Amino acid sequence: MYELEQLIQLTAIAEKGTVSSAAEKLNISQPALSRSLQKLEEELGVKLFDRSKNKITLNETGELAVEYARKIIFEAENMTEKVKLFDKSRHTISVGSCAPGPFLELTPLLSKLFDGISVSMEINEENVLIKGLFDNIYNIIILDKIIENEDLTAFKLCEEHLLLSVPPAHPLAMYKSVKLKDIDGETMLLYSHIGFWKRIQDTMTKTNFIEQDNRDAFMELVRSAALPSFTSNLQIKHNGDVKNRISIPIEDEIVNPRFYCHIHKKNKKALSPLIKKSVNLSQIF
Amino acid sequence: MYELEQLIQLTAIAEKGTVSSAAEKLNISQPALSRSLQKLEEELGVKLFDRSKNKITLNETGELAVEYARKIIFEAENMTEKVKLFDKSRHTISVGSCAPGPFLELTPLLSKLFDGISVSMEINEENVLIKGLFDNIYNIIILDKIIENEDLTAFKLCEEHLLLSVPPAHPLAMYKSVKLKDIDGETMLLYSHIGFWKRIQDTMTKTNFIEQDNRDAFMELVRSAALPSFTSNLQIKHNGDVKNRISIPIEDEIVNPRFYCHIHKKNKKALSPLIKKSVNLSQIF
DNA sequence: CACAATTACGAGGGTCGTAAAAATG
DNA sequence: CATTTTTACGACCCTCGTAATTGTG
Repeated sequence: MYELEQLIQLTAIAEKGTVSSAAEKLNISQPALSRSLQKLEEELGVKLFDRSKNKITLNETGELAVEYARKIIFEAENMTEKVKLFDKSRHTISVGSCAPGPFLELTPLLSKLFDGISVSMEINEENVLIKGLFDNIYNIIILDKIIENEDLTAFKLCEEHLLLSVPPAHPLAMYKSVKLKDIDGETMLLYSHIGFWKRIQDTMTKTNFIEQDNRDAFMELVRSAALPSFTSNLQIKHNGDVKNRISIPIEDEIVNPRFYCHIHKKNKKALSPLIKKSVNLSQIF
Repeated sequence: MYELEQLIQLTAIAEKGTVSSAAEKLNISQPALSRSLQKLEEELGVKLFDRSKNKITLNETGELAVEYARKIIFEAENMTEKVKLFDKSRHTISVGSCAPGPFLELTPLLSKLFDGISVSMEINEENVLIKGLFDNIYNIIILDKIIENEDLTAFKLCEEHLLLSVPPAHPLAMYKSVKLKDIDGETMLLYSHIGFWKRIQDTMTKTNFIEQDNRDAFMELVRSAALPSFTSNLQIKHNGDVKNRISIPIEDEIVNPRFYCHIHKKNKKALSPLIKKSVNLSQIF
């Protein structure tokens, strides 16, 4: 049987027209290519070229062979691509969430529980997440509620408590807790990629939010500006306190959500270590 | 890029289940196959097998790769087949005729005029021949008439004259010529594969034909039996006289046909040597 | 202990590149 | 005379098979 490399050489000749230029393109010597093509003809038992002493051109049979060769090479490249893609999907857990906070909990958990697995994360809207879960685009989705569905399994991952973050000199700094309506009307710093937390802007209509979509830039602003901002128990747990900022609980139920993982029942077995661990953690909290 | 041989090895593993048995099937050693598969994995950058110390089994990615590999191997085999077939068709002239006689004229002519070309011959009915010519199943068809069609070119190939062949002792042996009706009522030897000559049986309804479909057996019968049979000028010209048989012309126009080659106009150029030669021959005859 | 897979290693074949030859416009 | 293809030839790489190793049922 001839080999793929020979088919590639054949198509190179078809493209370049001469053995020499094709050889150059293929980074081999002219004689090497000449011989290789002769061998292909020999293996097929068919003449593919019209040969005069210092010129070769594809004959009709050669033209046909080139067509087939292109197809086969395409199929081979397609195989490589699809196999790699499939392999990657086998080694990554794709997580979708309605908010960034739960990622802080889940990512280290997954890395610890599933060795050699990489995690891909995405924030999206609830309906997109649910559809993505059924379409196998996500292996896990995280919502602030439980979706009842016979094909799904849900379990509690964590709670997040939004905190008001202010400099010590700020008038609100001495409060033990606040309500959203108490702080509405301020000028606040707000990080953009916060998923469903965005709806807080609908509640705090009088507040002037200064948005920043770069995380590092946002943190820099928080450190240097005297303006209030939001943080949460999860942020502090995983990224630590910010110096010279005081965090004050916010009482409203809407900013103290519980997050639930949802998975397909068919993935229950594969993800069982996660479920077990999460249930344990929920009991501790 | 991996090579086709490696894909064949992969499918062999999928079929046989173990490296050893697959290696045996492929007529290579176990270590050679083992290494070759490792190399395939390396080139794909993907694990295809679950390996325990003395066992390897295809994993899901491997299963997928096998699917693709089978497809690619099939495509490659298909390419070989189709290219060979096409090449063969490029080097054979396919001739259809309503009778066998003209082949005796045409075959040596084609062999002489077209170097390296082989000739395939087939006897068939007129309407099948005409359809076959338009469908490119035949490059040349031979009929006992001229078909007028703007896409076709016709030229005379030869004439055939049916002769009565009898032993010298036969009552008809002294005749200079005969008519079909004079000889109707005899018992005659008849070779089966004679194309349109078969219609002679409709004219000679009183004759008892002893048919023989093996050419050698028929000739043996002619030599050894005292029964009359048919021959023709073309038979005698190319195969020589049969000893101890006398050939007598038959006057009826129906058994002295002229044969005309018909070709597609698009093939006129390629077949021009034949046309030229035939026209010359016609003038001689 | 038979059987399976992998590793080690030396031999051999095949393919490569350089050089040379032959031909063409 | 530059360009192109093919042949000749020696070097080297790569793959093969044998043998040894490790592990399993």
